[in-house]
Amino acid sequence: MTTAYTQIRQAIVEGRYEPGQRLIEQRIAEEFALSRTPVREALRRLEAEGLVRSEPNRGAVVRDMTTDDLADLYGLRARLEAYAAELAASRIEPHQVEELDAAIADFDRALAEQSDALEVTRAITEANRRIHATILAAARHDRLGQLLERTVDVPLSFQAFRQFDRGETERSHLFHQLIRDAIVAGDPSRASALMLEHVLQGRDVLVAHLDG
Amino acid sequence: MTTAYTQIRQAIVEGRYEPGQRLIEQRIAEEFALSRTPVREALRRLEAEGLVRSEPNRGAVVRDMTTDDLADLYGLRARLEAYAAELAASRIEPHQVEELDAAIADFDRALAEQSDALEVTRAITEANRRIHATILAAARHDRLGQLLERTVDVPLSFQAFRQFDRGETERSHLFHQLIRDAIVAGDPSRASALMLEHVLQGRDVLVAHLDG
DNA sequence: GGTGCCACGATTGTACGCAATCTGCGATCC
DNA sequence: GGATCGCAGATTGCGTACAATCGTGGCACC
Repeated sequence: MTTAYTQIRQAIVEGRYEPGQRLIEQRIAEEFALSRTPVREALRRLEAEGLVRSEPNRGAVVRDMTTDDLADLYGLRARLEAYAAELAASRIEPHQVEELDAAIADFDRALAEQSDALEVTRAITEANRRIHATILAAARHDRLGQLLERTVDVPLSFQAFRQFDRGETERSHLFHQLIRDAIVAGDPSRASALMLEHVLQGRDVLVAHLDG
Repeated sequence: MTTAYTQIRQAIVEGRYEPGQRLIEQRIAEEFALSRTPVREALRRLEAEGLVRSEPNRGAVVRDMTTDDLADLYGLRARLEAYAAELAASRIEPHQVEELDAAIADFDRALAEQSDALEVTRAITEANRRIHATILAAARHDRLGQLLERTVDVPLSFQAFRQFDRGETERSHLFHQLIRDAIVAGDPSRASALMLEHVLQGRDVLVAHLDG
């Protein structure tokens, strides 16, 4: 099942299955050389995650999203990450502070590269992921982690084209540092507010790209 | 599938399946006179919702929760509902205001009954549900609605014993009115803050009950 | 020419069987 | 006596067959 789930999910996120497209169990099963059973389970799981919409006796289709939906989704993510930062401020442990600092340092190093080679972009993306993941881990809230994991990369298919703008990346770096300081200082409300703003800025940039 | 899902879920929420208990597909299938297939799908769905935890080749068990987990879950719910109230403040439509007022009036009527008969308690619970559901609908955010639906009644099995305390119920009524006013006045930040406080008070009451 | 109905194809829903995997217990060896 | 290996039972993972359901197209009738 896990293989069917992974592959279907990837196909949706990467845009190989287009929004609105019907996902017929038999066809997908043949495509991945599996039987319908694991495909069905994968589709159910994807439905629960919101990547797919399905009606009884009518099957599943790739859920499509308007720009507004996407903005709302980012709003949701912003609240969830803000809550994570809030919790982290009172729960983070020393080794997680170290990990957070290391990830922020990586981000800084990549930013200093003064190049927009694919490799640099990937390094920035990876450092960014580590920063957010560390804060999430420090929040020590399983269900929140689960929800965020599923919410964060839903808009990935729309982000694929997104270019990293230098000013925007520098601003992100600043916010990461401010959030880190608030968390380490044990100030939940500032950590929360800063994280909210940080994610909402990401939303605005994405929306501007899509509209423009 | 939908029948298996509903029945298993109910059994867990009502506490008939105890936390930590293994959910063996074959046994459940026999219990509900179904085959394993729909049971499997239901278990996967429940896993996605967080009611059940399952490991590869080892099957599913009813997820157990400590008081701390429960408190965290309520914290999460509080943030989600606060976000819903925030959105509702700028999106609510006239007929939804009417519905909200009607639900609040029902709550008031039930509260005035000066009795703690089961019927009254049920009326209060139902009015409360309608109030929150209306605000959620007014937020017009599908995914948020989906998440909340799944988050709200997870602690139900722990709430089963909970008695409605009069002072606490009156306080809830007051908050409902304040939240309603903030939403109708189009003030998102107050609506959000009030809802957050409202749900967190519910959490504190529940936690006090469980610890005491 | 339009509208309603029926039958057929396509697809999902469910059942069941077999293979793969894990768990616990007992026998064997050191 | 304790530890380890192996086997048997239990359980999950997956494949396949059949039943139920839905949408569509054609045909008859108005």
